[in-house]
Amino acid sequence: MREFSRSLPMSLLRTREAVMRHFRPSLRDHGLTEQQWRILRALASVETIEVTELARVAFLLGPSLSRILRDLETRRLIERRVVKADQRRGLVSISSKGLKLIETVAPSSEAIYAAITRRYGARKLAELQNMLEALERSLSSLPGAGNAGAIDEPSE
Amino acid sequence: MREFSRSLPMSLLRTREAVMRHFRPSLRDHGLTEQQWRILRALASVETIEVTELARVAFLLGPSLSRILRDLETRRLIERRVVKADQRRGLVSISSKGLKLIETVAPSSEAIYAAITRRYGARKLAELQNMLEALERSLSSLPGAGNAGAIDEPSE
DNA sequence: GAAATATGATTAACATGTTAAGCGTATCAG
DNA sequence: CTGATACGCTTAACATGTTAATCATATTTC
Repeated sequence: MREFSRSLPMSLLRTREAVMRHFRPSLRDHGLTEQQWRILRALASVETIEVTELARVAFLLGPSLSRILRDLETRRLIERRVVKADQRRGLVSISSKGLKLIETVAPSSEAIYAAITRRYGARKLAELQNMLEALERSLSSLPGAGNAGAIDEPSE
Repeated sequence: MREFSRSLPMSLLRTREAVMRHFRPSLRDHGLTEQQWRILRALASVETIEVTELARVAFLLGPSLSRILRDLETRRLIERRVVKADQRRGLVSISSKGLKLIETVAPSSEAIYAAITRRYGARKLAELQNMLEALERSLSSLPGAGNAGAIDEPSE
């Protein structure tokens, strides 16, 4: 079998971890996890956004997002209301306190990103991202969710 | 600030998830999580291995590994003993039951990997992995965080 | 060789990932 | 209008990620 340390999932995991290792300390100093930061950044780029759409943009599953929004709301970093026309839907927006936090964290975050880009090369970085995007697209058109050999799902 | 859905960490996360989406169902059918599978595969390639080294190879943090080993041992998929010369160290090895499980899962896993490779292109996939590895190396020499062991950390 | 320190592994505590179930609201069928 | 169904979000339950603390064993220092 394939030398597993060279498998694609492991390569992607290790590389992502190598990148995040540089960002986490700064976020941590400001009391934010990686996911909380993703949410705040996503919110900063829109007026308001529905919960489901936010989950898609910040690439979080519903349950994780629910928990994190609860926490961010408690900390007054975000604000929520329901859609009047459809009471099931929730609208989320960033608070001014949240915006201030972003402005505080952004400089060091940008500096880290710039350092990484310089070190690896802007050209190569762009090329790498293109290849990642292409791979993502390739996979989205693969059948099933990996049920190789499976014919039909036994009811459970 | 950077359109955050195009940030490098997000790209790596999305791509990895796109890949894993295809593997998880098959693993799940065999009662394994992704991390448990990583451990079993790592164990299958050696006679025995120390816990710390296993953590490095399977790319898991100590606490996660401890919990998973406890579970895998309960399920008789692995075996453990301590190093006589240094009672602090633990040695882990895969059991025959664990080997059988691997042989059961491997075919569908290999099939999925082959499908991904065909779809994206073997050449491009190798190139992508080279670029990921290069990025990883670039980052390991960046100051600030991550080069644990490079210099030495002031005592805290 | 006893006290201090370091090391390997586990446990603790909290946040997130993951799947399933639950709850309220909306829509649809009759 | 009402029962059935679908939808949006949350909660539940369990596994893992992450950092700090703990425990036992080794090593060092005096």
